[in-house]
Amino acid sequence: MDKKALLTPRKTASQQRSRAMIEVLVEATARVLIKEGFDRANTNRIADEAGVSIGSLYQYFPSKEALVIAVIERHKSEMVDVLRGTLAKVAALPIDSAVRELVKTMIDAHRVNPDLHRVLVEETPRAGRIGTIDGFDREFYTLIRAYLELRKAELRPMDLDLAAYICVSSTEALTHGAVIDSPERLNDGNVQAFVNEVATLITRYLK
Amino acid sequence: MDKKALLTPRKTASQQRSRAMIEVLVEATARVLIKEGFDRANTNRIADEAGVSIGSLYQYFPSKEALVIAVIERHKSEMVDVLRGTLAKVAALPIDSAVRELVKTMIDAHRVNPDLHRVLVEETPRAGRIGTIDGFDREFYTLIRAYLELRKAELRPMDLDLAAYICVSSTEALTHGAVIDSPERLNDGNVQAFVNEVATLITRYLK
Amino acid sequence: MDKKALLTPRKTASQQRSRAMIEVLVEATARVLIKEGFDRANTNRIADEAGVSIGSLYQYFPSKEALVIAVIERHKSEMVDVLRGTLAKVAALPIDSAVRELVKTMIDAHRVNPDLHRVLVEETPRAGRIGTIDGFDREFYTLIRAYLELRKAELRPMDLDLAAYICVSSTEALTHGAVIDSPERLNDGNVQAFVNEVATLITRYLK
Amino acid sequence: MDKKALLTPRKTASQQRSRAMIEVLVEATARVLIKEGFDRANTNRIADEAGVSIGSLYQYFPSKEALVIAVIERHKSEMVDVLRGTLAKVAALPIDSAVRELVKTMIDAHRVNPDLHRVLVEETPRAGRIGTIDGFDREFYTLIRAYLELRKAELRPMDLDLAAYICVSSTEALTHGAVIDSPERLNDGNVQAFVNEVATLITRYLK
DNA sequence: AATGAATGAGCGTTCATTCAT
DNA sequence: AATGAATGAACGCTCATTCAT
Repeated sequence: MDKKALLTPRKTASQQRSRAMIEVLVEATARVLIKEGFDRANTNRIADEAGVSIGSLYQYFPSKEALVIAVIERHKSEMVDVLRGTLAKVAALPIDSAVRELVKTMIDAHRVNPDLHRVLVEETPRAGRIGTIDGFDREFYTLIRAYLELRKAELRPMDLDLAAYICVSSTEALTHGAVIDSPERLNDGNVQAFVNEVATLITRYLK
Repeated sequence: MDKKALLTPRKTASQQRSRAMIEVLVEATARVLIKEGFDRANTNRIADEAGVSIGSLYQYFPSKEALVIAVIERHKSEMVDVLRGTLAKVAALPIDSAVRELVKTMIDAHRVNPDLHRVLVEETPRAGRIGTIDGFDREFYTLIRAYLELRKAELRPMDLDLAAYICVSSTEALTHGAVIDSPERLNDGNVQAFVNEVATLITRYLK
Repeated sequence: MDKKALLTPRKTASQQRSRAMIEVLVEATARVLIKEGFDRANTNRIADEAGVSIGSLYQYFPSKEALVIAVIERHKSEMVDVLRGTLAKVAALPIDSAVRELVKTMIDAHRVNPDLHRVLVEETPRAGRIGTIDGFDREFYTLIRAYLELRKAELRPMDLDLAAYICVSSTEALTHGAVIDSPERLNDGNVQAFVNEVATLITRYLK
Repeated sequence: MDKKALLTPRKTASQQRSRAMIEVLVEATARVLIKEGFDRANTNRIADEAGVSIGSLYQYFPSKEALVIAVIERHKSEMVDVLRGTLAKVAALPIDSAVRELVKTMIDAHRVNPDLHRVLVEETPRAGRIGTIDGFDREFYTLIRAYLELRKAELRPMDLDLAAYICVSSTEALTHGAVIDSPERLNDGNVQAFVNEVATLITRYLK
């Protein structure tokens, strides 16, 4: 049997009903992951939480892993949505202000669902990849790469691919760490100092 | 019963024999993690790999989790050892060269056992913390914080705590990503370019 | 988690299927207890004997203990049923004949399933309580207490609670001992002598 | 291998040392049984409690069962000792007072070590037999049988074997129940009432 | 399509017992 | 004789998955 077949939803969400069911199941999985943690999240528990029979669950998702992957994907795209929104607004700004806005947005992205984010990154095997160039950073990277191209004139001469990688990876690491591991860094007055430093890091590097 | 009791080796490694057994078990656990992945690594398999009875395993480690934690600790301290070695040599250097050396060393640290590192970070619940200010970065952070204090005169005025955090987090994210996720970035000629960029990022930020 | 949850059947026997399954499992547990003894009776063996998967067993009973308790309860109620039947008939009789009938019935009650009774009393931890005022005697006690009240006029003046306790405890001990430990006392002609003596013991005490 | 060999102490207690060791182990087993219950009492725990290595334990007792049997035997003989003491004193008394004394003594016997007695009877497989004609009652029975013979003249004509059985079984059941299961029956003023009733039961039966 | 009862491989762990030292 | 490290059979139990209804 095809390994990939075990990791993707079984039906094209062509029908209204299917889509709703998938949504319900992914949502339930996320809730169970948050409430119980990865170890205690089992498919029967998830079917219960979704108010759906275990049989139906397996009609839409071929394995537990597929369910978790769907949660990861959904969470990633929610985070990316936040970023995309800002990038549209920011494209016209000069680097200094653009970077500041993007750093703030990265924080917001991690705040979309920090409880879920923590469970995924800390407890979920293979979902650690979330904050990785293979993970949601891939899309962020593409967006930033395009922005740098656009603003090339303001930058020192550099390998834009590498530069984008460095900006994305370090910003994601720093904002992730602040939101998830050291929330005290983002208390009230601290936010600005933190954002300043990260923005300084990136801006000085680029110019 | 003490929860912590389930996470630490059962016997003090006071005797020659005990220490050897612990070493054998931790080593076997690491090998199984690499060969089989976290999900397929179970205590019976580990005991087999160690050439030891399952009963002996439980005489030294009170749970599977304790075994994995021991592997994590050992791996972390091997990485920290690499860093510490370099830092001693580098303390006397000016920032530019010091940073370059440290970036190179961070790469080396991730190359100590990259297969194990990948399993621990990607598959092992709660070990995601490994590349985190709570994980092995803690020690790296302390070392760097001290270095910055030492070289304060060469730096722009800044909050050294925050600066150390930013240097450590971003350097670890970038070198980790390069070694584990994008090894092509470190092929032959690429290494220097990569090191240059990361060193530039950090150096410009500090000065 | 509720400790009690581990000792009671998991599903209400509301459905036909469930009730059948529970019956099959309790029956199998009793058979295994008799054939193998308590120590060798384990859940996998019981599931085998029941012709049911171990998973199904745990769908209906949350633990081995719960299974054994169910056997005990069923056995107790079978014994009590025997007693209750006789008591209804005997209520109208004067003490002498009533006591004789009850002693005979107590013997019958112990003969309902003496092999199981022996295992439960001799080998099963905490089931020793079976022949105890806390165990099935409780119901017998209630029945007898009511009978004594009814027949108060024929008795010497006495504390009926205490008297009922003494009648029940001693009759149960004597009939249990005879059936389970000294069956030769109940061979053919011996039965009558034995019943006579026990009836004499109780009757003289009461009048 | 001889099954019986697994149930008796390995060495004739010919040497001072051996006897002391056996004593220490039996004592430790009793303490562990009381403190932890039968299920949680394991041989390593017992060796610990005895301050002796597990190897030494197995030098003196061939199995866990042997250890528990030794505890049972010791406990039984302590209870019998109490009875024997009284019987000597009571042999000369007329039935009424003798029975009263013996009932009181039976209570005392159950109070020798009620915690241990409870664990043995309620939790220990096969030790439930303690309060049985095969258990410590056997010796009590012999003593009483002899007493009845001695006092035959005062009794109604009866089968002394059967009578002794009935006296012993019912007295043991009643006193056991009172001490172990319903201690409130023996609170202060209640003791006398209880003793009176049991003595009445037996005396009326015999005369 | 939907249900949920049933399955059973497989896991973590315990503990009576052995045996090299 | 004494030690205690080592053994491994065996057990209770979970949970992803299937399939008859």
